This record gives sequence, C-alpha cells and structure tokens, in this order.
Amino acid sequence: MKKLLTGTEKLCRLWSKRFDPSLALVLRAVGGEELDFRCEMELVLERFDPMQATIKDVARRAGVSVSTVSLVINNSGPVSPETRQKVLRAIEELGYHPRRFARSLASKRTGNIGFILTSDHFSRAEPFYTKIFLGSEFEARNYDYYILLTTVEKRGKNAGQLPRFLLERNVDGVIFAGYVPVPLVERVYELGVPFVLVDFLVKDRPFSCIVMDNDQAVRRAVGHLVAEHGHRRIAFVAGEIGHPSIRARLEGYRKGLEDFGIPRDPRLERTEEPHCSMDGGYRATRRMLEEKLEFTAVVTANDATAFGVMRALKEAGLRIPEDVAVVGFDDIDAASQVDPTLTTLRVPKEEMGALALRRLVEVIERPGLAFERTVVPTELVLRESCCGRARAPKLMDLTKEKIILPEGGDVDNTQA
Amino acid sequence: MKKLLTGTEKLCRLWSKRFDPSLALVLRAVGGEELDFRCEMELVLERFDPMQATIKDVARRAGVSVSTVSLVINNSGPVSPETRQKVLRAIEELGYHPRRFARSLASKRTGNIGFILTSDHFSRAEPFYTKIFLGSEFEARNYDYYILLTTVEKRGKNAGQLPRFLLERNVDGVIFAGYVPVPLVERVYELGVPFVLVDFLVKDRPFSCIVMDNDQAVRRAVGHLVAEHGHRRIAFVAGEIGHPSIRARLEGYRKGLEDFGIPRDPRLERTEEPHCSMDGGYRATRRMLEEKLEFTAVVTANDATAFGVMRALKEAGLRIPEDVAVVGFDDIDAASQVDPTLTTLRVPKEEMGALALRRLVEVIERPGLAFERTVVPTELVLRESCCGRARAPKLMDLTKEKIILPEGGDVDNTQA
DNA sequence: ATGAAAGCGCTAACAG
DNA sequence: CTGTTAGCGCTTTCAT
Repeated sequence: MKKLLTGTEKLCRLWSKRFDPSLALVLRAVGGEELDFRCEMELVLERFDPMQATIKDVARRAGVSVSTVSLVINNSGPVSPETRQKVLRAIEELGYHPRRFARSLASKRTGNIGFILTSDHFSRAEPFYTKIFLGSEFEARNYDYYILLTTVEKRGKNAGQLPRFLLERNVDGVIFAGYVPVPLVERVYELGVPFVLVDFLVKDRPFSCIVMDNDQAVRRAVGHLVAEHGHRRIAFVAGEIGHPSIRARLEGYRKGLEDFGIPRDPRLERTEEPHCSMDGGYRATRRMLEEKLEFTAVVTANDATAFGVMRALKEAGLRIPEDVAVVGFDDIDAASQVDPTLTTLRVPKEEMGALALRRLVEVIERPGLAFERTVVPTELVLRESCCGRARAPKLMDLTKEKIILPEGGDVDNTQA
Repeated sequence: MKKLLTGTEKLCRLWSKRFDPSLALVLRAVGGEELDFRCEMELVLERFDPMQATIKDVARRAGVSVSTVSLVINNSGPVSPETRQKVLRAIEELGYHPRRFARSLASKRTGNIGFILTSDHFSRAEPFYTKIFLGSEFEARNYDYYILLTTVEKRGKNAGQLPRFLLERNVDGVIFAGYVPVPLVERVYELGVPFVLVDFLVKDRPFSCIVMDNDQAVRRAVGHLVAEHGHRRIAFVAGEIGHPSIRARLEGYRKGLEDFGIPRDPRLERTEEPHCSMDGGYRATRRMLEEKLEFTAVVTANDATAFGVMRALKEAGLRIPEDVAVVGFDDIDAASQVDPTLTTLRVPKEEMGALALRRLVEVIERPGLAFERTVVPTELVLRESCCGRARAPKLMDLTKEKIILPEGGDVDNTQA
C-alpha cells in the first residue's frame, strides 16, 4: 500500500539524502504543518547545493521539460532555436554536466573501452605495448571515451576468464593488444561485444586487426644489409615464435635471403629462446659464438633482443658494426640511446593504438560493420649499428636520421 | 493521466527494448487478446536472453526480494544462512554480475579512480610515470577499482580546467602524478574530491603525497663518489628546476659536497636546460667541456639526462668511468641496457603507484582522514658508469647488482 | 530477517 | 516542437 508522503516528509528525506541527516531532524521538528514548499526549497537547493546540478535543475531553470534538455544535450531531435538557447544558457549558468553513469544506465552505453593485454606484456612493462596503449588513450579522448586497462593470463586456469569490466558490462568494446589467449577473443566475439586486435591476429579468423608489415619489413632490412653493406652471412635471433608477428618476421628474413639467392643456414636461425628479450638475445648469441658460427650481421625480432645480441658481441670483443652489424625491430626509445645506436624497423606504435581506437569506435557506432584488417607500414631507421659511426647521423641530428620507407627507395630524412 | 498497459503491450515493449523492435511488431500482431503472460515470458527470457541476468532475475529465481539479493551481494545486512545460500546459488546459476553503472547511480560511488599527469610527461611518454601508472593500475584491481587516465596542460589557458571525468562525476578520487598545475590541485581540493599526489608536493600545503627521499638519495650518491672513488670535482646536471623533486636533488648534491667539506663550484651546477632530457644532458655537458671545466664525475637529475651526458663525454673521447664517472636517477629500463651500464638511484616506481592507490582508497572509504606524506627510500644501484667494468657486476648477474640501501649508509634518511 | 517502495539522473517512446 | 511517462538496475530506508 503506497503511503503518500507529506510535503514536510519529502523535504526531510531530501535534506537527509543530500545534506546532513541531522538537518532533516531539525526540519521535522519545525515543520508541524504540512506545506508543500517543494518548489521553493528546490530553488534554495539550487543556490546552496554542494552537489552538481541535475537535468531537472536545468529543465526548471530553462522552463522546459527534462526531455527537451536531453534532446539538446544529445543533439538528438528537433528543438527550436530559442528553446535550445534557453537550455544552453541554463546549462551554462548552473555549470551542468550530465553524469556518466546515469546516462549509461538509461542508454546502455558506458562510454568506456576495455584495453586487454597479457600480464606477461604488462609485468615486463614492455615499452612497446605501453606506447600502443598511450596511442589509444589519446585518441579515445577525441571520441569522448575512457579506456579501462586490464591484463589477463596468457595461459593457465584463468586464461579464458572474462575481465571484470566485461562481466560488469562496463565497456562498449574491447581492444586486444599483442598475443592474448584465443579462447578469450572467441568468447568476446560470442558475447557480441565489438573488438579490435592490435599486433595480433587469430589464425583462420577474419577479425578486425591492426598489424604491421612484419615480413616485408624484415625483408627490407635484410635487403639493405646485403645490397648496401655486402653481408651474406646473416643470422636471425628471436624467441616467442608462437606470436604471429614474430613468426612473420622470421618469414621476412627468409624471403630476404631468397631475394638474393642466399641459402638458408638453419644454425643461423636462433628461435630457441622462450622470449624476445635482452636475455634471450644475449644467450642465443653466446651460443652462436660458442658454436663458432660465421656471421657478419644479426637481424633480431625486436630491439630488446638486439640489445642482448650487442652485449654478447661486445663481450666477445667484436666491434659493431665493423665485425657484426645488428638490426632491431620496434624502435623503442632506448634504440637511439644505446651505443652504438641501433638500426631498427620503426613501428608506428602510437598510431597503431589510435587506429585501433578509431576502428573500434566505428564498429561500436555502426554494429554489424564488416571485419577489416589494416596493415601499417614500418620504416627502416638507419643508425650506427649497421652503418657505423661515420656514416650514421650523429646524435643531435635526430631529424636527419636516415629512414627507408617501405613504398619508395632510399628516401632521405623525414621523421614521422 | 496514466494509461494502464495491457499484458501484450508490456510484452511488446520489453521485446522491443531487449531484443529486436521487429519482434515486438510480430508479437503485437499475434497478441490479439490481452493476457498477462508477464511471468511466463520472464521465465522464457531467462533462458534465451542474450542479456545478462539482473538482480530481479536472481530474486525471482531464489524466491526472495531484490533487496535481499542486494543485501547478500553487498554483505550489508543480516540475512539468514539459508536465504543467503539460495541467493548465492541463483547468482551462480544465472552467472549474474551487477552492472557497474547501475550501482553507481544508486550508490553515488563509481568505482573509478582518476589518474592525472601533464601532457608533457605523457607525450614524452616518460617510462618513469608510465611505471607509476602501471603500479596504481595493478593495485587498483585488488581493491576493485578501475583507473581512468588523463592528461592536462601544464600551463596555458586550459591549465586549471577540470578533466572530463571530474566534471562527469565519473571518479571517486584522483591521483596526481608528477608536476601538475597547482590551481588544478586546489580546485580538486575545494571540490572535496579525495586525492593523492605522487612524485609531487604543493609548497606550504600538507596534501597527502608519495615522494622519494630525493635529497638524501643524491647525497648518498655523492658520498659514494667521494668516499669510494675519491672524486672531488663533481658536477650536477639537471633541467626543469621548478619541479620539487629536481630541486631537492640539487639540494642533496650540495649537502653531499658539504658532508665532505668540498666547496661548491657554481659552474658545475648546470641547471640551465629546460628539461631533464637526453638533449639537455648532452648540451649541458658539451658546454662544460667547451668551458674547459675540470670534473671527474657527473651526478644527474635523471637517467635520460645521464644518457645525454654519457654521449657527450664519449664524443669528446673521454672514457666512462675512467675519466668521468656518471650517476643517474630513476633506474629506468634503459639504465641497465646502455654501455656502460648506468649507476643510478633506483626509484620504486610501481611501488609508489601502488602506495598512492592504497592511500587514496583509504581516504575514499574513510572521508576526513588526515593528510599524510609518505617518503619512500631509493637505492643506489652500482653499475659500470661509476665502478668500471671490472668491478661492476656483469650483465647476466642482474640479481647481484650491488645496491646500497639508504638504511645501510651513514646518512639519516628522515625528511620533514 | 525480509519485502515494498522510493528514488539515483538520464534516455527514449509516445502523445499531444 | 515539447511534455509526460516508463523504465534502466541497483541501493537504501522503512515497515513488517
């Protein structure tokens, strides 16, 4: 049985909720008679309320209904210019901002995007994925989205488990960065939640993704080593060969050799390490040296690996690049800070993150959009580790770093 | 005038909302007679609904009211063990998860925390603040919070402007990382939104913050250079002297010299560069060399600066550390990857981020908690750039890096 | 210990 | 073009 509240009672509740419960008690004591001061009180509240204005306040002040205000806010419907002006002014005067969660509840859209990567990538805090994340984050603002980042286990019991924000329906879409568990991707797909992969793709599945031209990139690097520097004995060092990108890089290395009719030497393909890390590069190189293999250049699966390679070479008393040239992949910050500076394939990390975000927003806003694969080009950045100190640009001329773009030949300068 | 909806009408709406509007039309055509299939239909929905179960579904299935379910979920109220079991089972069976935004609307708590740093720090993507962020992010999960990251302008028209998530009331508290505009901090303070500063503090304000023992750290480093290696001519290179942390490091440098009665030489205090960057370090060092200043060691304000210093020294044909020793600050990843590896002061970045998160959650959950300043200790990590290759640990023994802890030294590490 | 009911602030369908 | 109204899914008195 619904009990009608008296004016005073309502008021008490209001105060008790929005201010201090003790004030409500005072009011209760004072308000012996039942008056409907609702309206006056709301005006009072408007002036003293420590809480932000609501859509109701705006409506009252503008002398229109809440729906009209909503239409104005969302630009979703015809509103006469005068009314719009009134509403806009009220919003301005009250400093009104719609609350995110209230909109979410009513509209089923959260304005959040989930960013998922493996704890592996996270805990090793690889600058590579950090950059991608930052790229997405930055772009997200342009579309008025927030990004919620989380990590998942690559394997083990929790591997297929949905992140919290999906269970709580707290995101409108998801970006997967790097090598995530395929079952997880499939589950998200089944849930019907829009998603995009970055630097990853699922075999035999046409999911939307943003990847680099991994194989062509390495192929180009090998081409440079052979054509410009006359290398013939070129090694390839990588780990984590399960990652599609890494595998593609190996393929690119092979194609590169093939382009020049150089026979493959399996002993120079070092993919035995579990990770593409500095440690992995170091150990693999030590082993090659111990096996007395001949090589004058090393192409690696990423910059971290290259650092390990360089370290091992130096410890063995070999000069870089005079005795052995080294090429990395990614162009992380440290690549231009090590000595000698590292020739590497620059991946447009932030740009990839931004691209992923844009594509995801598209899908969110136009459900049923077809999957699409985007391949972004990398650039070969020539530095000391393959060209030598004399020929490579000096530190302070970063803008003049020589860069070989995928499209053209030896295009000079221009840093992206 | 409220119009009562018939059973069919209700059903149509339901379907139209939760499924496909076209289905609703079909139903409308079929349901000529007015039946109240509400109950049956809800059971049907329960089985086929692509949407997640709601608290109502749980209540119905458990045969209790929604309030009881709420009590169970939040552990906020007395519920008989049997009822609790029933509810828990229903939740389990339905795979129910409360929606974040619905809770927010009802409870006024969002479960989000804002993370604010300047676009400066962001766009230069300094690994330092990235690590702090990751530390907070990781810890946030333990407390069931999400982190929303955003950047603000350090200066200019937008400098004092509130980030979106504050306007939209989309966070329960805020973490400020690094040097943010003081007016912004003050505004957040006035808004009554809980906040914590990391690696920053506002002069003459007792705001809660997590900072390192900047001055003591550098003092210890100087002490090491003097006591262990006999240096007397020690330079200090930094930029961005407005940042409290950087200023404190300069103070530490001065104290360090004082400890050994070494007179200060203003020409060896290079703080003219705008930023603590590789470029800044490089240029400052070039200038010192051009001015023919004598120095056998350089203490820098951060690792990036140190890299620039090393580069300039090498270009000048000086050996590190034989001719000049170098000490950094932060211990970013690259510090152990450069050649020679960099002696530096390790800042527990992730730990600081986590600490900030914990402190913030405390404040959020117990409003009115007093401000508190936390000083975390740094460690002096000895590597090749001051000890030389022979004495410093080899690459692969990272765990055996020699570390001097603040406690172990002869210095007092309390900071006001 | 449990349930009924009143919101939280907003959107969107629908009626005028 | 504008207003009325019914929710969205949950929390939180308050009464029982």
